[in-house]
Amino acid sequence: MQRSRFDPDPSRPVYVISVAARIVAVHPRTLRIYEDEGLIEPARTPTNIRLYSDHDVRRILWIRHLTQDRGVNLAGVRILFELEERLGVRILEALSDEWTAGNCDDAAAPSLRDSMGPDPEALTSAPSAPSAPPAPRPRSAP
Amino acid sequence: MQRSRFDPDPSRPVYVISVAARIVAVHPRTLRIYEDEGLIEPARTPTNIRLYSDHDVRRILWIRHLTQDRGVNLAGVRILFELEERLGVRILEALSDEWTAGNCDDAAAPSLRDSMGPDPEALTSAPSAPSAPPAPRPRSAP
DNA sequence: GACTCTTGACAACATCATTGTCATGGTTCC
DNA sequence: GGAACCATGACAATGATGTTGTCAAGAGTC
Repeated sequence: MQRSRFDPDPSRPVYVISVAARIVAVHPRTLRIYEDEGLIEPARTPTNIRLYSDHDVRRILWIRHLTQDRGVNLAGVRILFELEERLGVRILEALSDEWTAGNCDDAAAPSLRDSMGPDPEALTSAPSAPSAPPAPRPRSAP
Repeated sequence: MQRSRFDPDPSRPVYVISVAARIVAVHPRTLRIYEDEGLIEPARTPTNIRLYSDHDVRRILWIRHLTQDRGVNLAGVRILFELEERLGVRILEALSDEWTAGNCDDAAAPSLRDSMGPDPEALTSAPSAPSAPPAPRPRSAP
């Protein structure tokens, strides 16, 4: 899938939380919860403003696909990210194969490690997840 | 981990649902729900009585660990089993490493593919999951 | 024949995911 | 410079999930 045609560096943090929320179609409150759960780790400006990169956006798209389309809860998403990091293989690519089979005509399923900008065309096809997810924070005890 | 010292064949279905439930410390109602969700597929006698094997028991131990200790819901467990089958690698072994680090002194973490009987000693250490999980059934739409 | 098994069904309770809202204070940008 | 947006912590509503409990009716087992 093509990279964003505006900014070729997918790790550069450029989006504030309201923009990132619109791109991935979730509520800003939800993005803060994902961060509290250790699933994402957006950059911060010197004045503590969150800035999301294309990597972050792809990661959030995966979270959204897994939770909304596959019904996985956030603990399950965390383990999938852990496995991707620990095994060093494209485990979620196997899932994206299923995505492409069921959701779009794009035969070449992107890997979680591939870069891909939040281009509108790209956003409606299979998400790819960035590499090196942050270490998940332990979930608060009930 | 040693196999069960009573029955060396871990795929032989021998336990009725009440026995399997006692072995894995979950309710028989819960085992029926796991089956409805496509996570397990115990054998049936000619008179339709469920019979669970050691493979089934190990698989259920994994489900219990993932849901109770890691907080993963059943959709997430299903995806982990799918990945294990599709990638053909011991992905949950990476999780059992974490288990052994936090839960018991057994340094050699068993693989999901290893056989292991429901020996009481074995049951209190890291569970291993059987190979070739059944095809998961689609979850009923909300 | 008492107990356990099967099916389908309904329900209670705790937890989770997402969204909404509030208050207070700081930052950005038009 | 002030409107809009950002940050934090906090509480709450709604729908969904996981586990357990129970019921009814019928079949099988020991």
